[in-house]
Amino acid sequence: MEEPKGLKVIAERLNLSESTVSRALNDYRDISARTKARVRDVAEELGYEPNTHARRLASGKSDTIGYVLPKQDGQLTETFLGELMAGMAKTLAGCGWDLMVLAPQSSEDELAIFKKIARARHVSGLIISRTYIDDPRFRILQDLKIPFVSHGRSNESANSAWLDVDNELAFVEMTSYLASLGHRRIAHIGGAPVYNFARQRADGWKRGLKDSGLKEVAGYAESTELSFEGGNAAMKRLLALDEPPTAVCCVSDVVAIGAMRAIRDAGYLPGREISLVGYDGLEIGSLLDPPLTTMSQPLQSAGSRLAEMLITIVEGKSMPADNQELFRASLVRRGTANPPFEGVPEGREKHRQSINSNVGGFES
Amino acid sequence: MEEPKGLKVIAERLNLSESTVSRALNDYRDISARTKARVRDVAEELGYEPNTHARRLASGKSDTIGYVLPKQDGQLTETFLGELMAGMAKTLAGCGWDLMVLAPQSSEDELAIFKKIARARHVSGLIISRTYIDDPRFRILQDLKIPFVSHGRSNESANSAWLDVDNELAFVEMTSYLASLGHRRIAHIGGAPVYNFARQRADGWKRGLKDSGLKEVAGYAESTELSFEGGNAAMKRLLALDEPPTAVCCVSDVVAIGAMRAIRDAGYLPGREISLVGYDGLEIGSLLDPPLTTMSQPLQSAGSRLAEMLITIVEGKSMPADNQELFRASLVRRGTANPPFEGVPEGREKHRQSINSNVGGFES
DNA sequence: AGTTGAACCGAAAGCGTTTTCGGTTGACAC
DNA sequence: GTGTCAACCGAAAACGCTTTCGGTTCAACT
Repeated sequence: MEEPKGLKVIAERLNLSESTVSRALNDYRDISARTKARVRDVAEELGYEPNTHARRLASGKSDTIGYVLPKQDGQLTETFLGELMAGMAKTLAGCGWDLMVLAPQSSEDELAIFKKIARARHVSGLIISRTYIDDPRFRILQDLKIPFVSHGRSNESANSAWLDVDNELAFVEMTSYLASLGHRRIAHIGGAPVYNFARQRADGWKRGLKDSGLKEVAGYAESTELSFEGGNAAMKRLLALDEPPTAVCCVSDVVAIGAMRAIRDAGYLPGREISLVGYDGLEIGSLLDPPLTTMSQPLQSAGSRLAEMLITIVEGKSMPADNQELFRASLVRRGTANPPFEGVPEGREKHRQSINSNVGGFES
Repeated sequence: MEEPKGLKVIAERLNLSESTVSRALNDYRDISARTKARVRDVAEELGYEPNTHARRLASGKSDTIGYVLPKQDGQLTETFLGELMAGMAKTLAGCGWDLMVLAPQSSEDELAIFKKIARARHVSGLIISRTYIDDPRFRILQDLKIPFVSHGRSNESANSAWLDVDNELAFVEMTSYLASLGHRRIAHIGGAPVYNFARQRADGWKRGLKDSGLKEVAGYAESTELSFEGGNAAMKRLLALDEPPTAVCCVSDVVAIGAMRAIRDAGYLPGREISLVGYDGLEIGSLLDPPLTTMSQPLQSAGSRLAEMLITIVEGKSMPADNQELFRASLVRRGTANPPFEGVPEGREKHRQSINSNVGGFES
């Protein structure tokens, strides 16, 4: 019962050499079509599956790319991880590649992992995410000659491969949309200025103001951490201004939800006295009352594309710098962005019907 | 400059054979301590990193385990994925193992992946999740002799390895807690009865009732899909009963949030006229008004433990059936579970102060 | 008839480890 | 001085595939 597995059996069975069988299966062109067919049939019949390790050792390729999980500052409860990784794994599997997960615990740990990969080469490329404005990883990976593509740009990403959402454009659109509704006092609650996307979004807001002929009011550029509390606190500061904004562009849905709270606490209704738009397209947003207007970004397709790009780079079919792609976020109109409110503030009183509500309209 | 990397160089440099170097690095005991030290020093100095593929080919081990992503019914927006995988990757990395992600697109696809692994053996064990009451994968993996551990039990998991949360106990506690607050009419909104955890939770609710000397009222056992809309619809049905419950145990936070909406729509305040408890410990729950009382489960540690278990099984150090572990969920008291309301229903009117509120108390 | 050149296939050398199996020492006892 | 037993280490055979380099065959041109 100790059948010797491998190319050998199928070679013996066809009176061919192992090398011929190997080339037949790999579709070399110096093997006749007939032979290829015969080999494939027998391989199929025997349920042959090549030994990954042997193949990789011999070929010198690893057919594996690694995804570097964001370093854990606090809970790693990103909702996008699943979608993104599913997208990657799917297209990688389509090409016979594997997806490996790297979970660095710290920056030093991350560096150690990179160095190890640089030497062992058991992972032929990396996908990194959550990029900083000044992100040392770009330099490091280039120095180590590890092919990579980043999900998000950076100051250092000029000649490296990346896929990003056009955050700036998204916020231009967001701001212009609010302006088109009639708002003239539009503020922004941004994220920590180390993240590149935070800067892009702030820039977009500024450009959007300009495009609409509005000017940035002093105190309207808030910045906070990406949390409910952060959004809440920032909104409170905005409300304390002499002339509070009538609309707010929020760096994320979570921040926007925090801001909604502050708005309510001040006696206003989000989407009436003060409009606001979030970013991320979180499903939960559709369940609030009023449901949160937001910008949603593609994730599955981003993961998929990231994988594709990296493969072509690893295989030397394209240069990193030729793989730079900008996706677009799209506005999801729900209930928190409306024309400026002209009436007497109703304060605390409940405003029942959801304006512009969608399916999940939900009040908690 | 074409230095031949590998064991060879370090062997030559020490006038040793490659085999000795290999055994020295792997801490064989027939190598003198002095030699080991010398080898290690040189290896360190040269920045030697063994070739993974060669090692795996020669040793016949793969040092890799795979995590099977839940099949995508709809959006893969599980918040737990990140934490769970981080937990796995972390402990795996500690042992020098790799974590590979598998993303089956369908059941057939999943089966194909399993079969491939069974033959190629490039992944030596699997972690599966989202188990069904009758889950064919248990049988399949056993037949294919692929070591695995499941995150969640099943009818088929009697002699396989698993790690689960004691869902039943969690719901017993949840129910008893509500009963201890004085509730006597406690309903349950459960999940689709194909999922094992849904059954366990329903069972826990029933047992909790019994333990508290309560009986199950007709119509109090609702079942729905795991979504806001599902919870909303189920709660509406409960409210339409002649004697609606005064408290509800919800299979998940998402469902609970949907139920809260229905409660409000009916003119009541969640946590006052009708108490309810969710499950999952989602952060978002703490931001609602009133903040959602819930049960939270450990995730990082679960991922970590799953990995540990699988490693010992793969290495033959323990039998699958000896690796069955039950984690406990813990009650997170926030604002939606309170003693039964005795006053006149206030209907639509706002009830300002968050009862039993926590930091994140939040009204959206 | 001789030359050329596709078209096919086999032999064999890796790829960089691990691991088995002996072989050589030197110490220690008889 | 012979035998014995540890303690160390080297030779060499895997591991299962890829890939280079020739070699053969046979049709098609000179």
